[in-house]
Amino acid sequence: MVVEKQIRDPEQTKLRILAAAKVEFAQKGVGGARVDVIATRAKVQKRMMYHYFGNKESLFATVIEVAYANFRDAEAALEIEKQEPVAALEKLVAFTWNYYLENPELITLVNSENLHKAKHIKNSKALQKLNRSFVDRMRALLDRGASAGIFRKGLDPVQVLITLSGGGFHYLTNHHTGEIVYGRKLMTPEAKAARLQFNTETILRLVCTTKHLSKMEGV
Amino acid sequence: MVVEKQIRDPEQTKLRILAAAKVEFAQKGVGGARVDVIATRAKVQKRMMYHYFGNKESLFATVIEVAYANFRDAEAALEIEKQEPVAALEKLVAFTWNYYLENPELITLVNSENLHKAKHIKNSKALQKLNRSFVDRMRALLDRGASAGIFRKGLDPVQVLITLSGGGFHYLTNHHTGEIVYGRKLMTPEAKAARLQFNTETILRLVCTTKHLSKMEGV
DNA sequence: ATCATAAATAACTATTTAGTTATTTCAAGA
DNA sequence: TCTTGAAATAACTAAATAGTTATTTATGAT
Repeated sequence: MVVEKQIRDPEQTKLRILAAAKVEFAQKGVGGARVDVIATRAKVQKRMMYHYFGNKESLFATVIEVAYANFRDAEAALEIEKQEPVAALEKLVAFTWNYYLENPELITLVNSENLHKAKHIKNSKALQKLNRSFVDRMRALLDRGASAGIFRKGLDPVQVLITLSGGGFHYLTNHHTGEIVYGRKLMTPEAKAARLQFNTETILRLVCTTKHLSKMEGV
Repeated sequence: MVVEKQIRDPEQTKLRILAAAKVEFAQKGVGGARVDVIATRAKVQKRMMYHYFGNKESLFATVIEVAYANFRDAEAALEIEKQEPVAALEKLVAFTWNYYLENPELITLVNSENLHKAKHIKNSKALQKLNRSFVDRMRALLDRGASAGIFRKGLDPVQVLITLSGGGFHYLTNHHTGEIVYGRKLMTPEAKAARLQFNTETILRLVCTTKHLSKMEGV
């Protein structure tokens, strides 16, 4: 019998477990996910998962924390503060939408975390810090737009952010039931393009002064 | 040993199973829900669940179908077609929001169903019919508003409905992670009132013509 | 070279869990 | 009153599942 030489690479092993876990948790939820499936997919002994992550719940906690952190990092890299207000807002709406589309696991992971009342990320200082600056960036953008007379004054950045992300998140996370409820395909390229446009329009009409809206014919 | 006299009431038994299942599925998802827990909570022999509903998945299918049907029935009972357009829209936004608040299971059940790619309701003719008229009511409302010169022309009723429901659904379903992300309580009475107002405003600014918006100072 | 430590492998187990088999009991209609 | 089918009870099981125990093996520091 030929015995393969054992190769050791703890970092790679951890990454493979995390990648497999992300997919499994996203597909089945915390309750439905199977530790054995994760190990098999990661091509790793199940024991290694317990070695590096403790247990199934802690593994999930790490998966969701990494997923969130990646998302915020990508958003911060946009540097919307360097663009004029309307362009910055359009860019942020499009980025958020596209990120959800390109990282479909994020949405179902977040849903799972909410089913568990966010207990896995509740004490993460790292995430709290990341998110703080995320809200601050929107506040700064709204202030900048208001000073320029383009945006309405006194808008709550948190409300705007929730509506902005919700326009994409809600559409995507519920697209399976949505297709039945609305009797229409929602994930064709045309449907996706239409949704992005509609959501951009929604946010601009929400944020811009009526005076400025009247000027923008197309919208 | 005292043996209670067996009481038979198939309708009540089914209802008790459904009620317990709704709570358990909503709390834990399909994968996390436990058949034994449902039976215990329903004060019913587990065997009866299999007798009346076949298996765990079919039970979930019945739960989600009933939940959806109740929601649409309540919405249809609003009779928004009897109100003037702006009032009708405001009423619909408020109704949707309050229904989600008062029926918190609905949201998590819908999320679970989407995790399973809507396979449980995919073939339900009853739901398809209910939902058809739901979209038709919004289309009629938008047409009515456009004819009166209050609403913009050519709005897609499906996009409006998704944004309208999403403004509440997204906020509520993700409020646990949201409180961490946005560093703020989201479920206090004040926060809930603020969200309803913001969402109403969002929908009105989206749907009304800029001309009409300029007239409505408060909004 | 060897030693200590962490990485990886292999086999196992105590519970949990969805679903069954077997039996009893009620209640409505003939 | 008797009969019969459905409703309810009780006890069981095979498979699945998270997590463990025990052992071997690679590798970097001395």
